[in-house]
Formats: sequence, structure tokens, C-alpha cells
Amino acid sequence: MRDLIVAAAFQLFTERGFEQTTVDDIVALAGVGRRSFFRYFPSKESVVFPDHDGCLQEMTAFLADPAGDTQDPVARVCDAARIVFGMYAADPDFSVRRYSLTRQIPALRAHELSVVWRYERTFADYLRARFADRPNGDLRAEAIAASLVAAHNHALRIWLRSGARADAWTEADRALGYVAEAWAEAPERDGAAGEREADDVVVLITKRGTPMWRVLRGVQEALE
Amino acid sequence: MRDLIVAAAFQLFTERGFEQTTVDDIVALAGVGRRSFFRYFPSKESVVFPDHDGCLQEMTAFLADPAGDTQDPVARVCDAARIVFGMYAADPDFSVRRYSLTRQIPALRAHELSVVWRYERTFADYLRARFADRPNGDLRAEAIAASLVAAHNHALRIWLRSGARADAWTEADRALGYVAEAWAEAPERDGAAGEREADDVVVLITKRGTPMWRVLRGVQEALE
DNA sequence: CACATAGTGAGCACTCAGTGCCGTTCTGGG
DNA sequence: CCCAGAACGGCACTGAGTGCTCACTATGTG
Repeated sequence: MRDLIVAAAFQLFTERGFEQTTVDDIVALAGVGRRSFFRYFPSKESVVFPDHDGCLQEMTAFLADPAGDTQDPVARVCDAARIVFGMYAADPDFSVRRYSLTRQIPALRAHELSVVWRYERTFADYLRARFADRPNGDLRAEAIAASLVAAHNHALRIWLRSGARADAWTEADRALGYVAEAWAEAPERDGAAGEREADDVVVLITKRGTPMWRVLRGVQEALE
Repeated sequence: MRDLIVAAAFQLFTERGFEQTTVDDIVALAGVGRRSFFRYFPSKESVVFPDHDGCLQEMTAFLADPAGDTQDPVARVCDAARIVFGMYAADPDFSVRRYSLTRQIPALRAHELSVVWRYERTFADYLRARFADRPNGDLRAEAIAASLVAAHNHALRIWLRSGARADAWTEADRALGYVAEAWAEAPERDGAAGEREADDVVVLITKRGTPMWRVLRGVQEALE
């Protein structure tokens, strides 16, 4: 019944557009009652995102699994994002058609935003719990969750704009890996120059013509 | 007229709730015609965010100013985010009342998401242009824009949850500085800094606790 | 076989957001 | 005083979303 309604809706949306299609048109084509439409979907927009409720549940269950607590937090949420990406990749044709709809219908884009927002909340909640003991843990959790969603959407857009022809996962892995590396812990970063704080006043005097790398090294040495 | 409608709407929303208030109720209290409401606001939800259109325009103009191109791109969008934050901070009472509404009304939260989304798009577009020549520039622009918005919202939530009693800007500066530091360049990787020579003596005085990226930026700016 | 019951879908009527159209009122310039 | 032109108000209409009621059907019980 759900699939029947979704198929009828997408057929009409692509034929004559979203605003030009009424719920009455959809139920007439699907051969069901108007009331049944709103039994399965809370709004006309939500019929375009029929699989996100289940996907969010799956992702929530994945992050709730205590077995993942041994993994690096950022790597864990990256894997969680792969669940969502996999849902798109599992049905390329449907994803492309939905993308062309959400791109041009503001109401659908707004609805997609609230769908994505729930994923981001789930990421942030998980990371906040993992960062509970760390200074700025809440802020860090929010920032990582947001950039993770951005990377996911970036890879998804690239893949969808190619008509879902290319391999979906190469771009996804690249994008998720990029943000994971950006938020990696200090030890990877040489000297942690970007993250440590100056412990004292620094007065550095250089001569005219001193190379820049020597100036920077002087600052770093003064802080050790 | 706009202010009249907004005042009437907020009075009724807080008195009897958002869903329980019809547009007819608002225009009856404001003493204007129903048609005039939709002349000023495209939807019932948008009356809760009356100042965001102007704020987005102001921010867009700020980022379009070519004078900012000498500044670090991330620092520039941080300053742009401060414009938005300043709009909230300029009217603490209104911001708190709006926050209590958007927190509990899903329709308003959805609308706020599309408002915030436009800011994020503006950030990302600016950064994409600044990162045009860089590998992964698009992805980096998206990720920075997203985490910047997250930091802004994080600071805003903290301030609003305190009833807008505390100083708004301390938390905002902290949050924006955190993401700016996280996305700061690794000095060693920036070839330009290592190759150029210091043209003058540099005396840089920093306070205890100054983030390292700010020290480095100060050195670089002093050398330009 | 007759029948009670629960679950699901269909039909109907209603509220209310949002829009197009047109008449009215206010305003600045001749 | 007059007259465009813009701003405001009234009216009727479409369509999304909801509450209520009835019909159908499957299952269990006598």
C-alpha cells in the first residue's frame, strides 16, 4: 500500500510537477482513499522521503550498540553516516529522481532539511556522550556532526549530479575521510601548534630579511 | 505595519500557542486586513523570523566586499557569522521568546532550518570561491560552513538558555574561535609563509591563553 | 452456520493556510 | 483640486490536513 502510493506520487510529480499534483490526484491514480494517504504519510512532502524513518532508526540502533565504544568516536559516526549513504546508493534511480525534485521545489528542500537535521542531532548526541569528559566537548560534538553531514551531502550531490553513474563510495569515503582527518586528535599534527595555547607573553625580535620559517620556529621554541 | 503584525502574533503565540492561533486571530488583534498579513509575510511561520531577510542581505553584502579578500577566509566568515549573532544579541528579549517557540513547535523549527540553511549556503559559496584553486576546496568550504553554523548555534543556545542574562559575545567568540582554530592551516604545509622573508622587525605581544593560530595570524598580518 | 469483535480503508464534512481578483483608501506631484 | 500609483482591505476559491462515521474483512466462539 505504501509502495503503491509512493509510485503513484512520483509518477505524477515527475509528470506535472509537485505543486500541480494534488493528493486527490495521487490517491485517484493509486486507487486508494484519500484518508489512507494521510494514514501512511503525515504530509504531502513526506511521501518523497518514505525510507528515512527506518534509516534513522537503523542508524540510532547502530550508534546505541555498546560494541562501538571501543572505536574512535569520529570514525564511529562516519560509519553511521555510511548507513545513510548506503540507503541512497541502494536505489540509485529513485535517489536521482528525488534529487531532481528536492532541487527545484522549496517545500521539499525544507522538508529534507528537517530530515537531515534529525540525523545531525543523532550524530551530535552520540559525540556529546563520547566527549562528555573533554573541555569544549559539546561544541566539538556539534561542529563534527555538522561537518560530517556536510561531507555526506557533498559526496551525495556529486554522485547524484553524475546521474548515479559513477561509483558512489569512492567520493563518500574521500569526503568522510577528509573531515575525519580534519578533526583528528592532536598527536597527528606536528607539535600541535594549532591547538596548544601560548603559556606566556612572547616578544620575538627578528632582523630584516629573516626567513619566515625561522620566525615561526622562534615562536615555537619560545613556547616550549 | 510589520512590527504591528509581529507584536500581535507573538502576543497570541505566547498566550495560546502557535497552532491554536489562526491568522485571522492575528490580524483581528493587529487591526489589519487578512490580506495584508500575507503581503508582509509569505507564511504564518515566517512572522516569527521577521529580521532574517535583512540580516542575510547584510551578511551577503559584507562577504561581497572585496576589501575582505585580504583577510583569512575562515576569519572572514567568522566575522560574517558575528553579524547574524549580533542581530540576536541586539534584541535579547525577542530572541528568548522566539527560542522558546521554536524549541517546542516543529513547524517553526523546520522553518528556522531553512532560514539557517540560507546562511550556510552563503558561507559555503564564499569559501568555495576563496578555495577555488585548492584541492578539495569545495568539500572544505562545505565542511567549514557547516561547522561554523553549528558553532554559532551552539553559542546562541547557551546564551538563550541562560535567559540572555550572560554576556552574549564571550561564548560566541569562544565557539567561533574554536572552529577557526580547528580549520586553521598547518603552518608547515603553507608553503607561502615558509618561503617569504620578513621585511621588518616583528614585535608581537600576546596575552596568556591566546590560541596559537591567533599568534601566527598576527605574525602573518604584521608582515603584509 | 450465525455472530461478535477488532482492525483497516473509504467517504464526508470541516478548519484553516495561502492566493488571485477587485474595490477602496492613502499619498505625492502637477 | 485632480490624478496616477501604491498600499490596504474584502471576498471567494483551492487544497492540505483532520475528526468522525460507516463498510468490509479476517478471526475466534457459540
